[in-house]
Amino acid sequence: MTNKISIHEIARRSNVSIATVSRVLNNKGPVKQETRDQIIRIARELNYKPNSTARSLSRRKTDSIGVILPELVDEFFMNIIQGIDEEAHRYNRYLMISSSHSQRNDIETILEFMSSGRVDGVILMAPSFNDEIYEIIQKSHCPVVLLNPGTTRKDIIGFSIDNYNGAKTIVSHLMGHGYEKIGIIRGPVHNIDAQQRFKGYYDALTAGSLKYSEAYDVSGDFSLKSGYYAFTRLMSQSDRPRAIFACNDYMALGAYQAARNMNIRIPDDVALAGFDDVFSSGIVNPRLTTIHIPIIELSRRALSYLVKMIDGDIDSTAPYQETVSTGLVIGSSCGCKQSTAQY
Amino acid sequence: MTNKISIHEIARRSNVSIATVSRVLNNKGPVKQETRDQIIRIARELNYKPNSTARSLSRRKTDSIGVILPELVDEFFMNIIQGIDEEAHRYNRYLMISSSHSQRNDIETILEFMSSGRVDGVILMAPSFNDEIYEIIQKSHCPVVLLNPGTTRKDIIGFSIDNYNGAKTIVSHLMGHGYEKIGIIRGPVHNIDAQQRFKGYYDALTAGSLKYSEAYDVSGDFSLKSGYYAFTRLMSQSDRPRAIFACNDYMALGAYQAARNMNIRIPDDVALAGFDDVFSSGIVNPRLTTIHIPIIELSRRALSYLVKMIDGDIDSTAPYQETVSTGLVIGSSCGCKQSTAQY
DNA sequence: TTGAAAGCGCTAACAT
DNA sequence: ATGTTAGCGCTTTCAA
Repeated sequence: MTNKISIHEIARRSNVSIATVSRVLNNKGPVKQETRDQIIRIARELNYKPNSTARSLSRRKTDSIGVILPELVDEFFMNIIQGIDEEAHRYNRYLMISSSHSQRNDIETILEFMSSGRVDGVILMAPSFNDEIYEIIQKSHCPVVLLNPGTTRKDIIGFSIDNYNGAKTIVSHLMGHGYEKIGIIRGPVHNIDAQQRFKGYYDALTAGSLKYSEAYDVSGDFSLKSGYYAFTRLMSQSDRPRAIFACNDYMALGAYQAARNMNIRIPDDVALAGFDDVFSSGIVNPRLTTIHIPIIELSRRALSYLVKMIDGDIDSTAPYQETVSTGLVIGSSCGCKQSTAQY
Repeated sequence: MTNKISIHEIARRSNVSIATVSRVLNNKGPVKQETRDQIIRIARELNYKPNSTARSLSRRKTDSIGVILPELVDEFFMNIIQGIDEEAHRYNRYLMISSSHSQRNDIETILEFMSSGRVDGVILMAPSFNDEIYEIIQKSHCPVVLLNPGTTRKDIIGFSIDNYNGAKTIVSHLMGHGYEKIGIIRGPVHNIDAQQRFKGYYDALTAGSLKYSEAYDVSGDFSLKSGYYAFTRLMSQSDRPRAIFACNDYMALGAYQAARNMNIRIPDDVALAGFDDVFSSGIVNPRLTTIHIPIIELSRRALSYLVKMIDGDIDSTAPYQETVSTGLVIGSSCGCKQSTAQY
C-alpha cells in the first residue's frame, strides 16, 4: 500500500525542505510563486499522492466518518447509504460502513470506531437504542449522530421520521373513503417506529370518532410473512374490517398474497394501506397506498450535521433533534381511482 | 477524535517501556506473565484503545478495504455490501465504501483510494471497465479485485456471474413449455451482462432448432420503463411472440404493467421470464420465473480473495477469474403450475 | 520566504 | 525479559 515517493523525495528534487513542500501541498503559508510552481510540477511528474494515514496522524483528523447500520438488510439502508454518500462526497469525507452483525457486536463496533481514532465521527442507526449505548456515546467524546433512534430521550442528537403524523395521515385518508371498520397490522412490540405508528392510527380513529376495536388489532413483526398471517387472521372473522393499515409495506405486501389466497379483492372487499413506500409497493396491482419516508433527505441532513459537529461549527454537546415529515402516496389499494404515483 | 491516553501513559503507570506495552498489546515477543497482567489491567482501567492511525502508519497497513460501486443504487448493491461486510468482519477488516457519482469521479476515487494509502486494497465494480481503468490499476501496485467486470480481458482479477448459461437455462426452460416464438427484451447495448444474456438466448434458440427473429428482438436499458415499452412494442405486432425473455427483472416487471394495460394475461397469452431474482419478482402475481444470482456469495469470494492478496497469501500479479453459476427460480409467469419459490 | 526540528502514537529492530 | 531507538510520512511551530 505504501506510496513509493514521499514528501522527502519531492523536497529533494526541488531543492527545498519538506516544510516548503508541505506548505505548497496544503496551500498554507507563504511560498514564492516560483518555488511553488516547481514543486507542483515535480509532484505532478512523480504522480505524488500524500499518504493519508500520516496526514491523519499529524492532523489528528481522518476525514472519515463511521456509519453503523443494523444487521437487517433492506431497501432502507440502500437509501441511507446513498444519502450519506452523496453528502459525504460534498464534504470530502470518506465513509467507513459497518453493519452490526449482532447486538453485542453492535456496541463493540461503536466503541472501536469511536475510540480508535479511525473516524472523526459516527452516524449510528441502532434500532434498539438503550442506556448502555447512550453511556458509551457520552464517554467517547466522539461526535455521534443517531439516525431514527428508537428512543424518546431528549438528551441526544438524532434525526427521525415523523411516524406518528404519517400514520395519522394515512389512516385519516382511509377514513376519508368512508370506511369505519379499520384494522391495523402492528409492527414489533418494542419497536418505537411501530409504537408511534400505532398511536397515529389510534388517534386518527378517535379524532374521527371511530371506536378502536381489539378485534381489528393484530400483531406483526414487519415481515412479509407476518403480514400474510395477520391479514388472514383479520379477514377470517365474521365481522371483517373494511380497511387495513399495515404498519409497514412488507406486511402490506404479505397481505396482498393472503388476499389472493382467500379470494378477497383489494380494494373492493378490503382497502389496504402501508408505510415506507418500498419499491415493490409501486409494482403490485393495485398500487399500494402508503407513506413515503424521505430517508435520503434524512440521511443527508444527519451527515451534514455531523460534519459540522466535527468541524466545530456546531456544539457537539448540545442535544438536537430533527424530524422529517412524511408524504402520502396514493395508490388504488385504498379505493382511490386516481393514483398520485406513476410507474 | 484523539484518545487522551496513549501507550506512553500505560508505560509510565506500569513502570515499563512503551516497547513492552506494545508487545503485550500485540501479543508479540516474550513478556513476563506478571508484567503482562499488570499492563493489561492498567490498560483496561484506563480504557485504553490504541490509535489505529498511528498503528497503520507504523505497520504500513490500514486493515481497511475500499469498495467502489457504480452510481446506480439498486437491490444488488445492498447484497454486495452485505456479502462484503460479512466477510470483512470475519477477517477483521474495515470497509470504506464509495459509490462513484460519475464516470469521471469514478476514476478519481479509484486513484485516491489506491494511492493515498487509505486502504490496503480495493474491490471495484465498474460497469464500464476500460483500458484507462486497467492502466490505473496496473500502475497503482495496489491489490484490486473486480466485481463483475464488463470485460472479456483475461489479464485481470475478477469475479463474475455466468450470464450466458443463466440465460440459456431460462430460455431453454421456456422452450420446454413448447413455446416457439420466444421474444427478447435486451439490456443496454454496451453492457456486457446484457450481451452475454443475449448470446445465451440466441444459442438456446438455435440449439433447440428455433429460428431467431429480429421481429422478436427489441431493445431495453434495464429500466422498468424500458421493459414497459418493449413489451408493448413486442405485443403490438400481429404475429405476437408466445413467450418473452426480459434480460433483467426490472424490465420484466415493466412488462407486467404493460400487459395489464393491454389486457394481456401472463402466462396464458404470453409467458414471461426475467433475470436477477429481485425482491419484487417474488411479490408480483404471477410470480416471475427468473434467474437467481448468488451475488452475496460472489461478493464474499471477491473479498476473501482480496484479503489473501493483501496478506500475501496469493500472488497479486497473477490474473484470476472466477464465475459463479446462477440458479433457475421457477414462478408461474412462464406457465409452470408449481413454483419453486415460496413466499 | 524558507528551513530545522519536534512531534503525532505506534511498531520493530537491535541491544542489553 | 525488557529497554532504547529509529523510523512511518506528514504538519507545524519557531527561527532564521
